Amino acid sequence: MSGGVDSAVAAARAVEAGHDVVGVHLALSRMPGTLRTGSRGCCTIEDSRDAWRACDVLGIPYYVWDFSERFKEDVVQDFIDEYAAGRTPNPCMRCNERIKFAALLEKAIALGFDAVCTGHYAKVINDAEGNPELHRAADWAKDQSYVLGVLTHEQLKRSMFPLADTPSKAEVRAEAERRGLSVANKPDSHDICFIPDGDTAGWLAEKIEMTTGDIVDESGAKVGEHPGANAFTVGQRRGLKLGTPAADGKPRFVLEIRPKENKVVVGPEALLAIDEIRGIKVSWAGLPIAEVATGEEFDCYAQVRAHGDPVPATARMGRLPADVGVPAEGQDGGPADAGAGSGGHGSLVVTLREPLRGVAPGQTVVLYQGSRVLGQATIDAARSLQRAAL
RNA sequence: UCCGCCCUGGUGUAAUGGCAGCACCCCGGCCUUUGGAGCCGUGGAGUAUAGGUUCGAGUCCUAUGGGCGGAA
Repeated sequence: MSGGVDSAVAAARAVEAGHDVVGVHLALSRMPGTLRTGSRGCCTIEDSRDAWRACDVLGIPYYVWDFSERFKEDVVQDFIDEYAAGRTPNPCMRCNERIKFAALLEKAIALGFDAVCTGHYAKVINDAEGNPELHRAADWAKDQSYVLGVLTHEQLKRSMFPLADTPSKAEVRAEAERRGLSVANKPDSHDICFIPDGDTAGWLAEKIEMTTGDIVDESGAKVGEHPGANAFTVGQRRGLKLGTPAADGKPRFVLEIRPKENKVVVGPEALLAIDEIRGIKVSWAGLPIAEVATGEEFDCYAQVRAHGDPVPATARMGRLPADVGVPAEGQDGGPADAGAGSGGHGSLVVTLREPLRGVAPGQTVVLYQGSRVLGQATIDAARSLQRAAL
């Protein structure tokens, strides 16, 4: 229990459904002062107290489990390493993958519990054979299935999301109020929990050695300087501090980070449009659909950020690591062709029927069919036909 | 060292002698369990310098400084 409304109501519903429920709060830092405080945090002392109070109201035991070491290694350090490599990680997904539905779940199972129940807005549906499928929550506006896309079949079998069918967050707050939970009106948490003031670039600057370098345009001409390429991300507009406007007077966006050259490439919005994504570290949320094993292409929707814009796409598994990317068409030499190697878990090629923007390596592409989450992959490369045509 | 053109926020540009506007940029807010994006703002910042004409000067005049262009 994070100390927020959602997990408190989820716990309440689990209790009401007749389950034997124990409230667990995760301690993710040994130094709570380094985490966010007040309304912005999700794992502060106050949050811990709020969770405790909720358990008290519900009449269930309350524990604090300390996963600060694993969190530090598996989430925080990974976050730093990814940025250091010029990619843009998604720490919330790493946390779900390695802490909430891994470390926490393992310990729970070892202690004799059957499942982890959270306040995520997502839904598990069991098919005829009892195999779990992950789906979007009823309220698509609050849906969090994206950040749960990393969950595997085994993890989903032991996951419960009681908020699945709730029509809105307002409903959850009202229910919390009715149940006498003091967190009913607590603000939503957001931003990265382990960066106290929300200044990601500033935080990174203390962990990664930053070297000033050039900001160049799509033709390679220098248009500015940056204090360290690692703090930027693809699709970013603000903070470039380019004194001179582009010839067309329109804003410029980060197109690409080149960590080896310590360069940040910027260009007009149009060049941000991505038509093909290559993913690595693929996983399936439940049993994979048939086309995965056969390597056939399948229709789906692709989503590359927690909220908004799933776009129609086709995807297929790369049969061999060498075989991915580079579909037969003429245009070559785009950014997608740089750096070949893929991880050990297969690779995925997603061809977008509508372009997506702000697609950064290190982020996650989640595939859907209707409301169902098929699976996900870490974005290794993104290809823009417009850029390739230059 | 004669003549002509030019100089407006950090940047690029508007303004019949009449409230210095727009865009980029920066800042703040909203949104959001990642990075970003987007939206909102009565937010920030400007007439190269010194004089003059005029009720009133970015605009006209003079000088100075700076930048271009004219095979002495």
